[in-house]
Amino acid sequence: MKEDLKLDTDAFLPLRDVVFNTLRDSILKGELEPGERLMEIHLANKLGVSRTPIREAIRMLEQEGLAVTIPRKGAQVAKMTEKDLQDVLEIRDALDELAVLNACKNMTEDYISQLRSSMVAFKNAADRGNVRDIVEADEQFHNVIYKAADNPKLMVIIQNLKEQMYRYRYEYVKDNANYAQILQEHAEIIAGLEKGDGEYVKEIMHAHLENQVEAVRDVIRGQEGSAK
Amino acid sequence: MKEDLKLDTDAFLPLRDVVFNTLRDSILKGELEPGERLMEIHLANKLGVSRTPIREAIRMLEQEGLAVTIPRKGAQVAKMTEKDLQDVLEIRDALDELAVLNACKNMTEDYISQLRSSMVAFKNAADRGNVRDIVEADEQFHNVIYKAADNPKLMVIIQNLKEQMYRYRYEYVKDNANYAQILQEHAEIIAGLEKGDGEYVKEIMHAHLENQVEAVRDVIRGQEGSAK
DNA sequence: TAATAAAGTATTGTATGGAATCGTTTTGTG
DNA sequence: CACAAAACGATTCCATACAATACTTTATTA
Repeated sequence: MKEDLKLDTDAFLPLRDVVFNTLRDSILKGELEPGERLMEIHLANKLGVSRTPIREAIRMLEQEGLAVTIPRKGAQVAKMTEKDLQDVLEIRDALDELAVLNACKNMTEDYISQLRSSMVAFKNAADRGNVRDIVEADEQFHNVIYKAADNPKLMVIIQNLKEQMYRYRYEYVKDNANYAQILQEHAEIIAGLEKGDGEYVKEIMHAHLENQVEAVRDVIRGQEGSAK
Repeated sequence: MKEDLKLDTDAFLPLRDVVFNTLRDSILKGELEPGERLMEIHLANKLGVSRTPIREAIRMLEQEGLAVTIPRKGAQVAKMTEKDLQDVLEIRDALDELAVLNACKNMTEDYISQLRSSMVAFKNAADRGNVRDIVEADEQFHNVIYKAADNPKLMVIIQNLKEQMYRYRYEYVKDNANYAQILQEHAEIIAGLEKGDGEYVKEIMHAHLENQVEAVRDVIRGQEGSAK
């Protein structure tokens, strides 16, 4: 385990939530590695709290799919095979189609301009070559669409699916040295949304995700080949 | 609250899991009503356990979307508006499309025969007019498809979505006095799966769900009209 | 020596007590 | 009487102690 987890004792949130957020972030960042055991006393000491909130946080991680627990043997960070990843991506594809179709129906001037500014942010970040900002801007773009889809449950599910492939979020922009294509696709999506052409926008979205799928797949392949 | 929740202390499962299952079932059956508070000591006494496993079970229900908790004010059974229901159905529609398309790719003789026997069970139940068995058989039919889709994560999500509309599961067969249509659609789905005609089977599936949507919608409308 | 039993340690599971917080009722004051 | 303040009760939240279980190491026996 990568030393010092620290609570960003943000708040007046219940400790369990703070612990939950902390552990989730650690898992997503890879500080807690897949397969690593989540031992209560250990974590409790590291975070300076008792076992109780740790246990509750673990129950939450469990339901989120980020941890797996075997009764009386404890929890560990969930592992993911390539098949798992592919399954997740498949679902995301289906749900992103739904999201963009709904977004298309609900499109407003305001959303369009939000999408445009996300594109600008993307372009700026790409010009500066700042991968972190690029990913951020891309997320923002898609989040506008999710919001426009006006289906909170859908948003939660997609968010959760994204979480499960969070580790690979940089890879697909890293590999796509030319961001031109992504930008192009974003532009096309906006155009489609403006025209209200669901079918068109749906197709673009599929193609758009397909790139990501490819990139992630390559990374995994590499990992599974090298790692034991 | 409808008196005596009882633990079906099935097992050597951790108490939290037994409690979780018990509470979930109670919520799904409507014994714990939407909006009803889930108070720790209260439940602990009723189930004859301490507060600890209750709390952990509540954290799990929370992540499942069956309970909502406000920090320091406790948890309550999640309420659902018509909009929520519609959102859920929309997602199910998208995911059932994915499931049936994948099932189509993976179809085998064995699955086909499982589907056929589910249909027979459905027909028998329908002839006897046993609503409970009808629903059971219908579930079985669709579960075969989910299994054939070979995507465990998809299955979990769909299962969760179904949970959220569990209360209404009887309504749509109750309303559809003529089960002939359902049977007809099931038959068409099987035919499509045998031919491996994804597009066709996809369309049937959408239509098939649409009936359910209508029935559920009617029920909700009635409720929201009457109830406060 | 190999296999098995026994003892000891580490870790999870459950119960319980005390502190903090939220609501409600009661009291006090203009 | 109206309204603020204070006291009380209920409930969540967290910590901790004890019990049960799983794992590891040591000891015992064939």
